[in-house]
Amino acid sequence: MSRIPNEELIDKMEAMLNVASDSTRLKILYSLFSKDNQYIEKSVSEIVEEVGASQSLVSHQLKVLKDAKLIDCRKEGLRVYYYLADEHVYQLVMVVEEHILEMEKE
Amino acid sequence: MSRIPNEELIDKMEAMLNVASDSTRLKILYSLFSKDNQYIEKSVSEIVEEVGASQSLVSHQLKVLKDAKLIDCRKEGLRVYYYLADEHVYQLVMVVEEHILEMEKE
DNA sequence: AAACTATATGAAAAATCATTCATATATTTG
DNA sequence: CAAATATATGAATGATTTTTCATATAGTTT
Repeated sequence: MSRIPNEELIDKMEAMLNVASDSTRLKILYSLFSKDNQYIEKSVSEIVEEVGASQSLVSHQLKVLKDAKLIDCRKEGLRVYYYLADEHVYQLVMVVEEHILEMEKE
Repeated sequence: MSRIPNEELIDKMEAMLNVASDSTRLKILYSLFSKDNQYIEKSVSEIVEEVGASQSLVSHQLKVLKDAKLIDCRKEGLRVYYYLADEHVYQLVMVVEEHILEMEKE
C-alpha cells in the first residue's frame, strides 16, 4: 500500500536529483560547502580553479544550479560571488556520499 | 578550503544520483517503500500497475536499479519479486521529498 | 507438447544533456 | 574611449538515456 506521490511532486524531485547528478555540478556544490557551517561564497574564477573545468562549462552549470535555486549569487564589480541557497542540498549530497563510503566497506 | 572529493568518489556519487533521478525509477522505489519499516516485496506486475508505465519500461528500469544494487529480487514460479536492497535510497528520496515540500511552503 | 502467463531483452527512435567554441556583455582601469 | 578582465551566452556537437516495439525466454497449466 505504499503511496506513490502525485506526478507534480515526482517531477520536481526528478528535477532536483537531475541537477545534483552531474559531476561538474557536484564539484561546484562541494566547493561551496563550508567546513564548519560558516557562510561561504566564492567567485566564478575561484570555483573554476577548484573544480578544474573550463570557465564556460562552470558558468553554464552555475546557471543550472541557480535556476534550480540550489545556489544564488551576488555581484561585486567584475566578480560574481556564488553561495549555497539551500541546506537540503548539503544533506542530499552527504547522504549519497555516506552511501558510497559504506558500500565500499564491504 | 572546502575539499572536493576525488574523481572516483564523485563519479560513484554521480552514478547513484543518476539512477535516482528518473521519474519512472522514483515511482518504482516509492512502490517498494513500506509504510512502517516492514519488509515489503512486489512482483513486476504489481509494480507495473502501481507505477502506471509499460511492462517493458518497468522491466528495463528495474534492471537499472538492480545493477545499481538499490534493489534486489527473488524468483518464485513465473513471478519475480523485487525489494529494496538499501536503506540509503530511502533516506535519499526522503531528503529530496522534504526539500520540495518545504520549498512549496513559501 | 501446446497454449498461456510473467518477465526480460535487443534494437530503433526520440529526447535530453554535457561540453566546447566563439563571441557577447558588463565592469574596471589607464 | 580603449584595453583588459570576469562572467555569460548561443549555437553546434557528441554522447547518453528514456521509451517503445517486437520478440525471446522461462515457468505453468491443461
